[in-house]
Amino acid sequence: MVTNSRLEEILERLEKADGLEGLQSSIVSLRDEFAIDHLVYHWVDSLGAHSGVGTYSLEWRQKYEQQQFHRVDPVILGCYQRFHPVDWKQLDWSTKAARHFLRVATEYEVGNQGYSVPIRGPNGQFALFTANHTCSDEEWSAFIEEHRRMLVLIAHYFNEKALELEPDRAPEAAQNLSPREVDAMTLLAMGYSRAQVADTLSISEHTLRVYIESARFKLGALNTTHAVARALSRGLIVV
Amino acid sequence: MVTNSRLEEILERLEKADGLEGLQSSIVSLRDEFAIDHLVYHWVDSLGAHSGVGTYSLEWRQKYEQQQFHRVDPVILGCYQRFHPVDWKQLDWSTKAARHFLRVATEYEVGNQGYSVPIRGPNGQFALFTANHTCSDEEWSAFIEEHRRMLVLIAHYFNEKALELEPDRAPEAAQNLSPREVDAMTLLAMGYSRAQVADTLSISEHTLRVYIESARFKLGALNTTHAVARALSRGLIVV
DNA sequence: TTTTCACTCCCCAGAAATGGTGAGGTATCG
DNA sequence: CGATACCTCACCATTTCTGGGGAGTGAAAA
Repeated sequence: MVTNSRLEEILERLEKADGLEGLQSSIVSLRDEFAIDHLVYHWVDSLGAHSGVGTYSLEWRQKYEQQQFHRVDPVILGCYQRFHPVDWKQLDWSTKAARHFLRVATEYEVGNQGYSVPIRGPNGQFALFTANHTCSDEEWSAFIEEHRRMLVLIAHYFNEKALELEPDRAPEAAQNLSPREVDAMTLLAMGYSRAQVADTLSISEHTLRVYIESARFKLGALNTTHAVARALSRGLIVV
Repeated sequence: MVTNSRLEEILERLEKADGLEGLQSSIVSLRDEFAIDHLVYHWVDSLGAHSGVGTYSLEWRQKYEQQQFHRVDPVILGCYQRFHPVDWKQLDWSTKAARHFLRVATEYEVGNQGYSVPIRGPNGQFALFTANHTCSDEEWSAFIEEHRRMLVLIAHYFNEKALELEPDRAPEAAQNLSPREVDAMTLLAMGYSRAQVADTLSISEHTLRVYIESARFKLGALNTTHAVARALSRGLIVV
């Protein structure tokens, strides 16, 4: 068991960790500390590619990427819609794809129990911190009850570190949309046509187009749908 | 000073808090516990409207809303771009609007020292948990060094509670998309035109349209952009 | 004071998306 | 075994979006 006083120590060490290697060795020793099978921190980017640190085997990570499991992985799909940390048992494993995924995962020595903390950062950054183990439901519940707060805190420390290491992640963040551009993007994301948006905002459709185009330019988007998608995932608009 | 053992107690109490009133009374007693001027949890929606709980005076909250201070408040603007909790001293108070805002805030008995934890949830939800006080820089630094981890954890507990109280924020029962529909929505969200998507997926554009339309139907969307926006904010696709 | 930026308005022509309808094959689930 | 869901292809006419232009105001920043 990891006591509260150990938490201080762990976080101190984590704060001093340097580079990806530092994070990797931190997560390994943390895994040992918790005495569980796996501990993983990773984030998901636009292509579904995963990067991060953790104790999953190389084979499993390769298999995961090669099979594009992020599209069916209930952990990713489920956590993306939640704020709360989630026990894997609460997820929906009923689809065929999910069951297949689970079966393959087991072959690669991924434990049957899991607890994942979703983490969100600026610009739609999304990451997961996952504890994984093989044991009974009761044992796992006890473990989670004991450690969930600590896991949340550690998850956030990992993400802070990861964001420090990846300045690429937020390069063109500075481009904020003007209020009118936000209005336009928001209404478009709500399904309004350009004519309806212009009407709602009480401006001409021509003017509206200027906003859409300047928003598209700022967001580096290829078309309106792309601009709305980017604005959404960067958290610039809320629908 | 709030000890680590008190933290457990505080979080236990918070978890049992019921409704907005429960959160409000929790935050007041937490403020007393920390012995600081103010403690505030609030979230910001697309229109800039604020809701939440805290110990700022009604007058200040009204003034803030009426003056639309969220558009110039360096705390909001600064935290929106970051993941890390931030000491108000690190923010950019140099613009004229910011200085004016600070002057008015002081009139309304907002303290000179602040520490804000940005929190992000699904659908671009954004919230802030702020500790505010009047004291010297040294005293404040000591307070933060002592309590920042606790503040992060409490911030997240408040947000969990707030999300529970706001079912509007939770995505509606998500009817899931078929793999091909996910492919289509994903590529559209990446800015591809229909022709490009069809080409990428090696299907005819006619077939692609069937996917788009059935996705639109499932998502209750009015057009493609709307469908992509909904798929994104429901976490059905990741871009 | 000059420059920058947000906001507003206008035209045109070609490219792209949409709405409605129809049809056939293959899995999977109960 | 039948219902259901998924994947694939096609046509038509109409609406909507897009990519180029150009121009003037006022407020704020340098």
